[in-house]
Amino acid sequence: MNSSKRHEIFSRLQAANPHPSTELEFDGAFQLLIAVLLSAQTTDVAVNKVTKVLYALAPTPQAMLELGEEKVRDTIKTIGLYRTKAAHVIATCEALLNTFGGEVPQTRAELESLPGVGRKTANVVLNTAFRQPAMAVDTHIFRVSNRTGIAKGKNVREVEDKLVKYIPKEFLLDAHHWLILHGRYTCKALKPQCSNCLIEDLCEYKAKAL
DNA sequence: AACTCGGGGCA
DNA sequence: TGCCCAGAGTT
Repeated sequence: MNSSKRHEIFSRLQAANPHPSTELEFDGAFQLLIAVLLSAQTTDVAVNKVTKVLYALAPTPQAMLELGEEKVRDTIKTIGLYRTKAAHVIATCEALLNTFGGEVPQTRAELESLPGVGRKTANVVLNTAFRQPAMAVDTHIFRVSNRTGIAKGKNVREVEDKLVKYIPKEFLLDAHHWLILHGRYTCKALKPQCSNCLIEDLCEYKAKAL
């Protein structure tokens, strides 16, 4: 995969979806942080159901602590891993207040210091809330990157580094959303929709599969 | 590197 | 019924 091919791929994805965004529902960096924290191994539809209620009950870190872990747990109990996530939400809000003045920090190291926030979550917040050039590689992006040849790697870290390095700068901020949506709806794990794919002719997977 | 958390959605 | 889902922390 050469650079002109990558440019063409992202040009097409951009033309089809000029203003991509996460499917998680949020308003502001704090809500996004909570939403992504809750989304581990859980579909965004399920997350949106509980965050809608949770944000109304607790729109700020202070309000979240006043609400308390029991109520948070009860509010999010319809999603997976809810006990761990409720504890992480409370612990993260405590850290936001005690260490970061109630604001969501804007560096990866600081974000990763928050309980329940790993590299992937930190990168999503950096990219989506703060528009910094970070790539958060999940299973969708890992699969799409390797199949198409946009960035091949044995682990997510390797793919992440190559994506940041190889994706043309003008596309990098939105590339996260294009790739993840492409992986979910077209380049699916089990039944890839190659016949409906915008970049079929540029993809190494298609070339190899047929 | 393997293990655990975990209810909902879908085949 | 079985398998997967926008992962992270612990051992």
